[in-house]
Amino acid sequence: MSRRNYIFDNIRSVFQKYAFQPIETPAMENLSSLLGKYGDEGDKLLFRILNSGDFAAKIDEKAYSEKDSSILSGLFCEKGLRYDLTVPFARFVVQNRNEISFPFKRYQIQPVWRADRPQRGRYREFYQCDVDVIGSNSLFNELELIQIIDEVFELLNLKVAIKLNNRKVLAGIAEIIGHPEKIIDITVAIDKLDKIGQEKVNQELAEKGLDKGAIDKLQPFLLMKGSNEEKLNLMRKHLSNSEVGTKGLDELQKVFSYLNLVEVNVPVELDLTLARGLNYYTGAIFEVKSTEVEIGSICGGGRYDDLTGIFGLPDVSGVGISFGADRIYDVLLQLNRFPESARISSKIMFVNFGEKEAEYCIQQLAKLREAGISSELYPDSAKMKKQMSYADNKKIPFVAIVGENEIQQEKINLKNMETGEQKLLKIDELISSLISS
RNA sequence: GUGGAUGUAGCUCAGGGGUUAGAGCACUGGAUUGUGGUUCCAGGGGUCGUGGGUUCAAAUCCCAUCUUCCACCCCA
Repeated sequence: MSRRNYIFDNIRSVFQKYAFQPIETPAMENLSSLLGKYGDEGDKLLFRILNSGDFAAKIDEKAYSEKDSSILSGLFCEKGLRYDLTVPFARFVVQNRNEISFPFKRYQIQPVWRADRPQRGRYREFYQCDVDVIGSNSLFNELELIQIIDEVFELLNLKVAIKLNNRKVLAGIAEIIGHPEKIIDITVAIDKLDKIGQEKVNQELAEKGLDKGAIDKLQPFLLMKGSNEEKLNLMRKHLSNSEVGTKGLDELQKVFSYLNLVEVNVPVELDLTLARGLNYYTGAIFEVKSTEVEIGSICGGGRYDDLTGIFGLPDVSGVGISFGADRIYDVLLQLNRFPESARISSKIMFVNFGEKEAEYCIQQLAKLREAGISSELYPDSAKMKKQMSYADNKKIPFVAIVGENEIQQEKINLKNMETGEQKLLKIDELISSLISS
């Protein structure tokens, strides 16, 4: 838990530095708010909550006899657990539109749930740390998100790479090859390029009903190599007949030109095969991967032009990213990058010799805590050996041994657990020595 | 949703129809009545995931069920 807080604290500190406001929303949402936002797969992965009361009585025999799960679950369940933080946030924004002044910058650190089969790097419940700006079209927001990613992973001491793409460019590609309606199938397939290879991607596209001509036209996009600038220039030519594609390229170019104004250490790569599964993205899309551990993406996001529209507030554009705290945890653990300080432990422990001695220690303890020193008294008068082992296991660097003799002299026997060295000190000497050590 | 594993001591795992189920680590006590990490000695702890079946006999074989894990799909 203290390790998880280490992640949250670092992320939160960056969010606050960039002036985002914290909010929280309930774990439950109406299913109608959730369904259809995450694609067909996403709908299947929603946890549904059984209605209270005698829900079965209201179902007619016909619905039962047809045994259609999707219809029945709609009758049994009206609520579900949130699948991400972005959609509930959009709902929140619409409901509180009168209290919010736009553009609204918020962050949110809460768990989300997916009814998936858990496996490595994939959990049924996991924490997301979202930052979003809603009510602003400026690509300056995209830049800030990249800066946030850069700072967070620098604080966490992790090497990552940011991949950037734009849904409009993908739409442009779909348009140019003559299948704008197949954009989702196309993006899902090409997203797998570096995983399954060119051939299998083409095979999958053919299965989705793309003709050979269209697949051939797609190949130059899949194979495109070079620097970000080279790719952009090449794309300009390929997409010159697509209005939306050209718009996407303009946006990408703008973000890259903003990036030149500031110092960002994380590499930002234009990746035309980056698609991301969520349906609601319309502009920039981001994905962050660890370059040290193979675990899928540890942060991702993008721009959504009309997420609030479905809740009754049209024409409000937002952009945001989400850090996957649990995957970041796995990466830190695997690389052994959690600092010692992420384990909260006291600096000094008082040995408990019995009621009388403990009473004296309680008073000294109060003085240490007053001075801001994290300290504790072993609560029971257990055997010395047990108390020392406890301090040792918890890696407490100092132990105070205060028995009858010490109390008489009004001193404290301070033992350095690393060197084994002991010295008798007065309480203020003890405090100053602990502060300076 | 599809396919494959797994479940034995607090933890990591061995065993594989036949007396009393094992190891390492952890824990407790002692060598050391106020001194941890190393060492040595001793000890406690298990309805062998749950329910059923086969058998003279089941932790072991069979069936079902649940858990956890892995791959696919998809994703943070």
